[in-house]
Order: sequence, then structure tokens, then C-alpha cells
Amino acid sequence: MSPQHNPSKRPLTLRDVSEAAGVSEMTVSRVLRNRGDVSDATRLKVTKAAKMLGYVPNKIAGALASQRVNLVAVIIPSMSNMVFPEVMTSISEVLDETPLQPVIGVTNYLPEKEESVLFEMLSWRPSGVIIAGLEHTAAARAMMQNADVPIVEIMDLDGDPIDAIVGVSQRRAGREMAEAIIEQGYRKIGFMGTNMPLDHRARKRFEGFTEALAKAGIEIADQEFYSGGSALVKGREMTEAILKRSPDLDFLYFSNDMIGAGGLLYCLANGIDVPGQVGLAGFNGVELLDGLPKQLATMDAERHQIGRIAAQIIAARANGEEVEARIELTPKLQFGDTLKR
Amino acid sequence: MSPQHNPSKRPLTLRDVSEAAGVSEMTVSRVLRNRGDVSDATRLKVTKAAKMLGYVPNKIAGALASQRVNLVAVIIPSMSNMVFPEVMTSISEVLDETPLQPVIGVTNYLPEKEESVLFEMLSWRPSGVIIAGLEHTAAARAMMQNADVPIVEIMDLDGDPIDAIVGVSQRRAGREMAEAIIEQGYRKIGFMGTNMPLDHRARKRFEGFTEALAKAGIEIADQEFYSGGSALVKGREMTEAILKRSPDLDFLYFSNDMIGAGGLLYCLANGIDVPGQVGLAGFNGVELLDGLPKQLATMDAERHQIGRIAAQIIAARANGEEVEARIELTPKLQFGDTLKR
DNA sequence: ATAATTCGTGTTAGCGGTAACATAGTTGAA
DNA sequence: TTCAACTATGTTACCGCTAACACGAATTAT
Repeated sequence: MSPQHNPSKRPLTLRDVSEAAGVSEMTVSRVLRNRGDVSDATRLKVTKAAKMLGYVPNKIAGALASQRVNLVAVIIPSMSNMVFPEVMTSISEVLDETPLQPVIGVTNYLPEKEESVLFEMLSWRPSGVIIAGLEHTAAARAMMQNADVPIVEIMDLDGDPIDAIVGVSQRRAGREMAEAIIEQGYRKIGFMGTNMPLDHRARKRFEGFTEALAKAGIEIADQEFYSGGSALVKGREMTEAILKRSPDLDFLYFSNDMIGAGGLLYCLANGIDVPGQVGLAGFNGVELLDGLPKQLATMDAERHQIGRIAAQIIAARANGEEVEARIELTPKLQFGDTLKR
Repeated sequence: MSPQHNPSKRPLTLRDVSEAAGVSEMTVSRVLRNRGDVSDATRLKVTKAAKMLGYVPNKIAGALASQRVNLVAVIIPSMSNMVFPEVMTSISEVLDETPLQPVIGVTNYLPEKEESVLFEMLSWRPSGVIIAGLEHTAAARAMMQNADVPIVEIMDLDGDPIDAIVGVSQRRAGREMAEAIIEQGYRKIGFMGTNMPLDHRARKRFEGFTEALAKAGIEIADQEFYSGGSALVKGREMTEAILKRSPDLDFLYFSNDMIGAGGLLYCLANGIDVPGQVGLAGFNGVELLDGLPKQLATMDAERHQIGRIAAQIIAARANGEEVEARIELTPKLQFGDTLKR
């Protein structure tokens, strides 16, 4: 009873199944959705007929009729930064236990792209939206406010959420890193980051960082920015450049772990004593760091938790449950081997 | 004229816009889709009204009525392996130039999960399917055959495609790597890979590899497998284990670059002469390798090309164009610094 | 035994759009 | 002038499914 190749080109509908099974379309619909009372005998007839024909229900029609859609829009800036696929993985894990299904949209960090992706996704009337960050165009905000579905903004916590929010305070993360660095006695601090004015999270971390330094009467001694290319290579190159230019730096703060790892590898290869001569720290707590010769100091951005909780909020709301709308997670500082004297 | 917060909870429909603009629903539909002749005056009235109300069209209804869906199902085994997000990125790049939009499904390398994800996606009647690999359950194959949309199987090339196929021959990739290794004079060869019987591409590479070795009268001298955890760490650990157990190995072939990088770092840290004492090679050509102290030999799996071409095939077919159905790409061997004597 | 439930199935009327055709005005060529 | 051809808009009939209700048969309660 393997599915037959549909001979007429006409796509199969409930009617085809119902005729094959000798029952009404409604009964087939009930069987296929496991809803309502159907006798075992008819249930069997119907499943048999459906399988034999190779019937695949049309969710478009179903969604229109029932006003229910099991899709959750997930909007992220990029797939090249492992952070976002990781968040996605956690979201998927949670939604796998529910009838909901994630649909991913990528914005490339462009607000207008975000707006158009959002518009596109909302036009499928999803059961919820998970979106990275708090900065959106006015139109995007308005769309989300009017959409009448749960909206969860993730990753960041510094700003006004539209609805629910799950993340870490990026400012605080930058601040705490600065405080730890100062506490360890480092004073001549260099910063390396991405050249992306639209990466608001990186920007806020930097602001928190400099703010805390300022409170201790310290200023960034030198800085370096990059864009594009392999982050590991860029980290290497920037570290070389900054140390040649400012040999008296005693600490390098990298805005992400990949460039931090590049910096670490550069120092190790060039006999620079880490953390004696120069201390190093990154951000994110990516798994990769575990495999490096030395453990880079970093701060875990809690992205698995974030994905998990965001998905749970959507799932709960989809069931009509009320849930707390603001979840602040605490980024955990890991000193590793590169941040101590 | 910023969008008003919809006062009645009832979601907006074309009718609301049409009433606000004083025209028929059909005219609004025409304006919003840029189809058919509409006078500039009415066009303006309509866009104004739509914007004012904050109207978001309902694609579900639209898709049902027009029998057209702009979604492309993309089914991949995992998001944790950077290879797949990279393919996704290329697919997105191409589809961004079209009205089509990718929808991602993740199978976790499980055939049954693949089947259910596929079923779910097909029930949204996408305009095409891009799916990793050639191994599917019978039911999954049947569904794709009956779906009457373009299907592109990607990454692999060794097997019978359902429709179109874009990829590299994994067997050949393994074979060519083996031949290069032998050519360089290595003879005592160790293999390290994942413990995943369902990763068919890794399996085929391994088969091609051993086959070519056999042709030269060589057998794998020792092997090691891992599952889960940080690939970089595992590469390190496995390398240590295999070299302790079989100190006479003169080459280590890793089934992916991450464990290869771990192996490389281990060797460097332990003063093992690479490639003098031991040669190393991985697979995939991941960007990360560029940042390591030594360039690991690898073979580029052409995943950006694969994503791009797969998306182009779908886009062309969606326009009714005929396109070649079998694209074989050639994995390029990169000797790097770890495969020569 | 008879009414009140429950069970299993069918019927009807949309869901919110769009294809296809219909219909006035307008324009322009014969 | 007269009618074919076009322009701008409207009307109608679905797309494939499900909510809501209807209804006879079977079961249970009284």
C-alpha cells in the first residue's frame, strides 16, 4: 500500500480522500486532525485511503478556515555569526515539543530589511514573533503592536520592549567586564570590535565598558575596528596592528570571541605572555574557545537560555497562558586563563 | 499619517481598506499587488488608506485563492554545523533577488524527523524544496515525487536524485584526498570521524577514502570516533588518544575541519612536527582555518556554490524555465601547510 | 419504557483573498 | 460618425478546508 503516483495532475484534496473512503470530507478532516469522535472503523478506512493516495493536507486552506497558524516567525540579523544559529537550535528544541514551527527570517542587520521581512512574515499570520534586538523602524514597531500576537524581543535588555523580552543587559555585560579588568589591575586597555553601527548590542556593550572605565578614571588607550572577512584572521591582524602601535597596552578587550581567539593565537605565536604582559577577554562564550590552547576570558551571553525561554513564552501564550514578560538573564563572567594577574 | 492602533480587535481585511478608500476590494487588491491597470488617483487613495490603517495583507487567503505560494522549503540536518548556515546564507542571497522566501526545517539527522518536517512543509504547498542529501525514507521520496514542485537535493552526488541535484561526489572527495596523501608518501594513516551512521556524506567520504587506499594496498592503520561535544576539543582528545596508541602513524585524516583544527592545535602544542612527522587533513574548507597558526589541508565542499545554484534552479523553475538537473561541482583540494613532505 | 445523553457522521456557511469575466467610459482609426 | 479597442473599475465564483450546528442511532439514566 505504498502511495500511488497521482495520475491526474490535479492536486489531491480532502474530497478525493473522502470519496476513496466513502465518507464525508468533514469526517476525513476529523480523522486527519484527531479531533472529535470518529469510530475506529471509519478512522481506519480514512487513514488507509489517505495513505494510499499519498494525501498531504493543505494547511493554507486549513489555516484560513480555522484562523489558526502553527508558525512562529523568528527574525535574526545573520546566520554567519554562530550565535544566531545557536539561538535557533534552542528555539527549535522547545518548539519541537509543541505543534508550533519556527520560520526564520534574516535581516543582515538592516532596519529596512527587518521591516520588510517582518511584513512578509506577519502576512502569514504567525502565532508569535521572536525578534532579535529592541531597535526597529517606527513602521516595524507599529506592525508588531497591531499584530495581536505575542512578540518576544531577545538578546538585548536595554530599551523599551513592545511586549515580552528575554535577554541580558549588554551595557551591564560591558560594565562588568570593565570592572573585572580594572580589579585585576590592568590599566592600559585597548578595544577591538566590529565596524557595524547597526549592531546595537555590540555598541551597548562598548558603551557600558567605557562608562565603567570612566568611573575608574580610565580611558580606552587604543582601538581598532574591522568589517567582513574571517573574524579569526581579523582578530589576529588587529591585535598585531594595535600592539605594534601601542606596545604599552596591558589588556585587549574584544567585542566577540572569534576575534578574541584570533588575538589569543597571535599572542601565543609571538611569545607574548598572556595574561602577564597582556590580558585578553572576549564576549559570548562560544564553544570553540574550549578547544584553544588557553581558555580565553569571556562572558556567556546565555543564548541557549534565551532561545529556550523565548520559545516557551510563545508556546505558553499560544495556549492562552499568561507569562512574565520580562526575563533578565545574567551573563556569567568566565575568567579563563587570560584575565588574572 | 502613522498607522493607527486598530481599535476593534477584529483583524483588518481588504474590505476595511476598500471602504476607507471608497473603492472595491478588487481594486485594493490590484493596487497592493501592482497588477492590472489602476489610475494614479485611485492608486494613491488606496495606498494612503492602507498605510493609515496599518493593513497587512493576508497571504494565507491570497495563496489559497491564487494557488501561488512564494515559500521555498529548505531542509537541513542541523544548525550547529556551520556548513548548513553557510549554505542557507547563499540560498537567501539568491532568493532575496526574487519574490521567493526560504523556510528552514531541521531534521537532526533523523530520517523520521526529515519525513515529518517534509510533510509539514509540503502541506504549505511551497514553490520548491531544497533538501540536503539523497537518503530519504520511502514515504519522503514518494511525497516529493508527488508534490509537483521542483525538488533540489544538495551536497551529495552519489545516488539517484528525485529531480534536480547539486553537489560534490563525497566518494570522490574521499578518494582524491587519499590519493593526494599517498602521493605525498604517507603510508601509516589514521582516521578520525563522527560516530554518526546517519551522516551519509561523512560515510561516503570514508568509503571513498578507504577504497582509494585499498587500491594502493594500504589499510587504515587506526581510527577514532566521537559524538557530541565541542568538535575542537574532541579533535584534540582523539588526536592525543590515537597518537598515544599508534605512535607510528604518519598521517591523520579528519572527517571535518573542526576536529582537524583540534588535531592541529594539539600537534603544535606538543611539538609534533607537522607535516614532517605527521601530516594532517580535514574536510570542508571552513573559513576558520585561515586564522590558525598553520593552514590545515582540506577540501572545499563548495557549499556556497551549492546553495547559490540550488536556489537558482528553484527560481528558474518557478518561472517556468527548464534548467539542467544535475550539477556536479568539483571539491578543490587545498594542501595548506599540513600535507606535503 | 421513555427521556436525556452521548456518539458518529453529515450539512452549511464561511475564512480573505484572487482569477476571470463583465461593464461602463474613453479614445482613436476607418 | 461609428464601432473596435482600450482603460479603469466592479461582480461573481471559487480556492480547500473547518467551525458550528443538525440529526439519527446507540447508550444511559430515571
